[in-house]
Amino acid sequence: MMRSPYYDKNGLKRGAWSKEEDEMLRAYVERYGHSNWRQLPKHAGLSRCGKSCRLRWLNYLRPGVKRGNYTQEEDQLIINLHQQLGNKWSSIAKRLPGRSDNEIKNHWHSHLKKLLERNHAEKSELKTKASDNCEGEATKYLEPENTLLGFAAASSSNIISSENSPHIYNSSSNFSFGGESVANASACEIFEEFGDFWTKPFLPENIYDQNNYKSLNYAVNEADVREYSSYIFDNADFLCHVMQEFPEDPKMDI
DNA sequence: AATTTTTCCAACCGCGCGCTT
DNA sequence: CAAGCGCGCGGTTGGAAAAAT
Repeated sequence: MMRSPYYDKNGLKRGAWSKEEDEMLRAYVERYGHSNWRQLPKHAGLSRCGKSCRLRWLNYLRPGVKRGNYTQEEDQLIINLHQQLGNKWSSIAKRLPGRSDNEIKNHWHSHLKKLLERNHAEKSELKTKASDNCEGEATKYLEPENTLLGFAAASSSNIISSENSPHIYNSSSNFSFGGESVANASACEIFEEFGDFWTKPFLPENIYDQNNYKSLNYAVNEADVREYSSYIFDNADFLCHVMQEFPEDPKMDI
């Protein structure tokens, strides 16, 4: 899946790199560094332009460079950072060791963008369904101590506190929803937005298996999750990821 | 099985920034 | 201050491989 090699009018080689070229570039950079990309190909014996050498080194030959096989964690980080930074691929790449800006950009356009578009479509569908029976359903799902969503909403609006409700660890008031704090969103709006995942009963014997339940509670109360506070309401997949991240720490005592 | 279409990644291209002269 | 140069960034393309027809 790459361009066939050819020579341009200046006699410089373009297109796919051969193994021999890779080895020549690698050997040269490892020995002499790359203080001047423009001069480098001449000294390394390569018929390439400096730019091409630089790109090949950064994206392919550089030690520790990762190729493909993105983890769920990496995908999530890219999505979060893209929300914050936009198409600042080099800035995003700095937060993902071993990944180049070019590779992240490709991954975004070929996978993540489509994934997000699908999620949005599904969310709109949920919203439509939920709005049909919102009036009757929303309130009962939002008992603070009974649902994950209720817990989050309560944390945000200080309905409960860790002092008077020690069984619920009130760790954050920073949850957000569509850019606004949950405290400012009506129950009905929240219900429409999140669908039934967030409004399932909070108790383990009802819905979740024991391991997931414990992890879920732990995750909800950790600073790491707060960092993702705006995202946590937008994507249930992310929460599942956090559950996997902290499987050994069932700190909650409900 | 043959052909067409889509996917996706390596590589190219042009622009802008910062440094040097 | 202006011009020249090199580098890095982000958008775009080429084309092989995979999937669909």
